[in-house]
Amino acid sequence: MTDSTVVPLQALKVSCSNCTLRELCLPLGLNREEMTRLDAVIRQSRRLKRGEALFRSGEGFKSLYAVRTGFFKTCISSQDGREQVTGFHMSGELMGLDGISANVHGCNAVALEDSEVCELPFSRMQNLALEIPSLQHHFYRLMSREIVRDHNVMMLLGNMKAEERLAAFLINLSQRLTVRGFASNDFILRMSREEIGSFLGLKLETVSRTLSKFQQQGWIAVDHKHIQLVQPEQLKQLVAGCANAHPTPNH
Amino acid sequence: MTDSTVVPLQALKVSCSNCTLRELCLPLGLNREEMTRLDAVIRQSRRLKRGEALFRSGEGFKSLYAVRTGFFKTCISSQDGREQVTGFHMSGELMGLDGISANVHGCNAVALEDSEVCELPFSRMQNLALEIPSLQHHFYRLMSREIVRDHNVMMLLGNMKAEERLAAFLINLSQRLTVRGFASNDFILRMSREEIGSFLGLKLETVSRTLSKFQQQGWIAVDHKHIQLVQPEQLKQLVAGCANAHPTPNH
DNA sequence: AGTAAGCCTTGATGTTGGTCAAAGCGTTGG
DNA sequence: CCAACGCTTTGACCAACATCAAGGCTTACT
Repeated sequence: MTDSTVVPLQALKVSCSNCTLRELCLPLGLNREEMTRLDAVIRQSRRLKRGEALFRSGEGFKSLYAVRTGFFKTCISSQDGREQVTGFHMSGELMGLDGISANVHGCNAVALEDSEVCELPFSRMQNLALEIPSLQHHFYRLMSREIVRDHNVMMLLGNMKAEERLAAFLINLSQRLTVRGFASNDFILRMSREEIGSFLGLKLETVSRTLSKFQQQGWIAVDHKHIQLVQPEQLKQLVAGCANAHPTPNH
Repeated sequence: MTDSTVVPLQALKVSCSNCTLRELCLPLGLNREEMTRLDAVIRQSRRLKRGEALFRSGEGFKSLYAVRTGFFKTCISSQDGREQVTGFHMSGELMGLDGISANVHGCNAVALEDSEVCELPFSRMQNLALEIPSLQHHFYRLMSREIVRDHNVMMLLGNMKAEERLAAFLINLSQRLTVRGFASNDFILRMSREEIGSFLGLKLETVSRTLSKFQQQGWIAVDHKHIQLVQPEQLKQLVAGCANAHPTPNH
């Protein structure tokens, strides 16, 4: 609409210290000086269009990325072209942790809507972490949380039935939206049925059919990508049995 | 056989600096002083009997553990008792990384044969990591490697057929044995068919049937837990198509 | 605004792997 | 050394999900 040069400078100069996502992505209890040093390292606001890749598997690893606004999927693909979505990522979530091990990105990260990310140059973050113990600890915690999440996905893929998987998926989305202050029972899916299926180890037809089934039972209302959870308790009940017996609190 | 008090002291005093697993579990290029400090923090040799748990989901998290000798499984269980094996672990491999995020262990770690582990008290390791940059980096790399491994398991569970899963499993075991200097085509499975199945998202009968099928084709020889890979190339070929298109080198 | 492409839904049919059952073999512990 | 238990194998049958196919709807591009 307007040329970017006329956007007030203030709007561009978003720093970690005043970012609304602070408690989602940064360690708590940094003092002013530490915050300033962090601000100096993190590059704000790289923008991506829907469909654009933030990084691709095999590319050199330089930085982690935090979602600022928008929505991403990460996925890996096999030699013969099968794709596995390894995660969906919304504001405050970090992507690229799998690139550290070999200094090469291990997955593709693709924006599912127009999005904005913060770039965290990893080697500079590492140096900072040596001097700010809570930052070091914070990164260990973040990586550990990703491992916990992955193990729960294994449980989902290894043990759960189609209905359980989809219910778990919807409840999970709903909870993450709640944390971010969005409506938890009324949302737009940013991904296609095929991408949901890839993540859940199902075919797109099964995803579609299962959504229809939930709708018939009056548990949800489906209008294409617009989903309403009418009876979320029913979904939760469906997931209750197969959920981790020792769920890890998120913080 | 003999009482432990008569074992020569030398045999008990194994330190990281002279451990044969050094290049599997420690960062390279530590100087003598750094090594000494590491030795001071890592507690050697806790022994476990077959079937014994090293830690359990929900217990307070204090330490990471490195397998010294033996073999472990890690698993999580759901409220209604379904179990998902999240990994098998052999010498030089680290367990417990999922406990960092919430200060509580996120899985059970169980010895599948008589085993020995080194204990790495995490908070002391963290402090050490602040002073030894390569140690800090090493831990980031280890955790990242676990994430990469988990993503590959997702691909396995989400996209691969029973035969592909089992072939991938056998090839993976074989490769890890090779690295450790063991025979790569002739080994004893330490886990049951059911545990293999749990890891691969299959039922034990399917595991058994698929092993039989491989044997009929002359690719492997199965004698209960004793497995020989007669034509490992065939197994590799089966896995080739569904393997990660951008495999991450292990180091 | 019109049109093509992509996405979603639904139905009919097929296949893989799960379930149930029984028997053999090994191992362990008394 | 024997008995009991657990693990494995194999067969018969079944269910869940995949595959194939067609039609409708939405979106995006010109």
